Amino acid sequence: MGRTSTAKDRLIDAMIELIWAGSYGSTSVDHICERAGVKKGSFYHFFESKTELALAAIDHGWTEHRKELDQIFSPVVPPVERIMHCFRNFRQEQEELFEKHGRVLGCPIHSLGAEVSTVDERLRDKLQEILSQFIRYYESAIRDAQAQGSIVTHDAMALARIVFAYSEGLLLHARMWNDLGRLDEFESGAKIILGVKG
Amino acid sequence: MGRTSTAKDRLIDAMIELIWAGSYGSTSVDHICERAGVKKGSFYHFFESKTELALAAIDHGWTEHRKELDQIFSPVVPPVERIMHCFRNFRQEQEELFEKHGRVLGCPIHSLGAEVSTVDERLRDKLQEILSQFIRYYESAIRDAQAQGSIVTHDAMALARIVFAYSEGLLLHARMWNDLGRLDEFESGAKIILGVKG
DNA sequence: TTTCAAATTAACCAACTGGTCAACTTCCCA
DNA sequence: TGGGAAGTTGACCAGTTGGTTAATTTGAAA
Repeated sequence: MGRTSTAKDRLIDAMIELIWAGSYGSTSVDHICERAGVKKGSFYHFFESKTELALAAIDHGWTEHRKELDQIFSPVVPPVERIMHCFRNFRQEQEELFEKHGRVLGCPIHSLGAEVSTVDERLRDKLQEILSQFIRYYESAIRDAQAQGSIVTHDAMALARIVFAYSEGLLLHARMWNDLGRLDEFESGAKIILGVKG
Repeated sequence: MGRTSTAKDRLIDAMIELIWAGSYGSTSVDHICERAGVKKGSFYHFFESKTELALAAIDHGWTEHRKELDQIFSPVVPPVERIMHCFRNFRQEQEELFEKHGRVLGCPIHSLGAEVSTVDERLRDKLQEILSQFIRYYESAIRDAQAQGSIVTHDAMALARIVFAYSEGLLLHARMWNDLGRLDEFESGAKIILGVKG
């Protein structure tokens, strides 16, 4: 069976960190290897290319994040509360990243998507897929909220897209201004969009 | 006085096109020079560095765009109509880019900001400044709309930020999905956010 | 204890990166 | 018309890029 190794995981972790903190273009294979404590030969033993590692890293990050989202958007929780909890979670995550990196990093899927979607179609397809899945959390929460009459009755899909675009825009601004405070208006903004009653 | 040249402008135009169509990281000095039909020596005759050209290109692009915005957001036009007109203008601009590049390119300030804001602080500052200026168009239109009672009466600044974040999110999705259709919901989305009456 | 698949390593590669420079050409203006 | 400021050129640089290779070391399992 040969020997075992954690190098693959270390490479994935390093890739996620470096892309998130910087960008895809600013993240070189050498940087990744250095951060992971892995020699370049080993890199190419585990991954065919830089793109391939990025794909694996995105997959891994999303799989982890989905676990949290599945809890936050549990049908047991009141629907509007799900969305608010999600936003509070965003903020908390960004706070942790800020403590670690000294910077607000925003949403990596979004930032990466803006950068590579016209350049690398395999990455673009993967990011598309993740965003499509993400929006479904909002969609079903919104539908549930509408069913119980606690928000406005527009097309649920349309509302979900607005909330989603809004949250991504806000995260980008927080990144650009390196300002956690920008995330404070998350909940009040969502309430305005959704016309939350009471 | 020496001879004159259009090389500087050609470099700026090439930079804007290449960044918009791809990314900052994917745009090399060699590519820019080739596109502009300028030798590298000339490049560094006109600009101290790649960053400096990017700065000049962003400045130039924004100066041009402001001319349009000043017309669209003229106080003569009914305030809600200003915002709708702005969105229709976005869509039309993206259509033209699509015909030229075969791709929806989205907002270059936004895409560039997502990519470089943790990496190049001079670019980040410039992009911040532009976005700050942009949001003021929405803000004053919203205030005017509120004064004439045609939209909901929330804090104008907060509403402007929501509309702004929303529009940027939508433009990014259009870029990622290479789909002009995503921009169709611009106006209806803005009406939902702003609670447009009638 | 042997075996051999799997992991590691360092040296290597060509192409490309942003940037420099000194020589040369152009052509505006006095 | 000629002087000189401004623009052009191509050769050059050291460092970095993503990626390759063959030899070597390791350790899980038979």
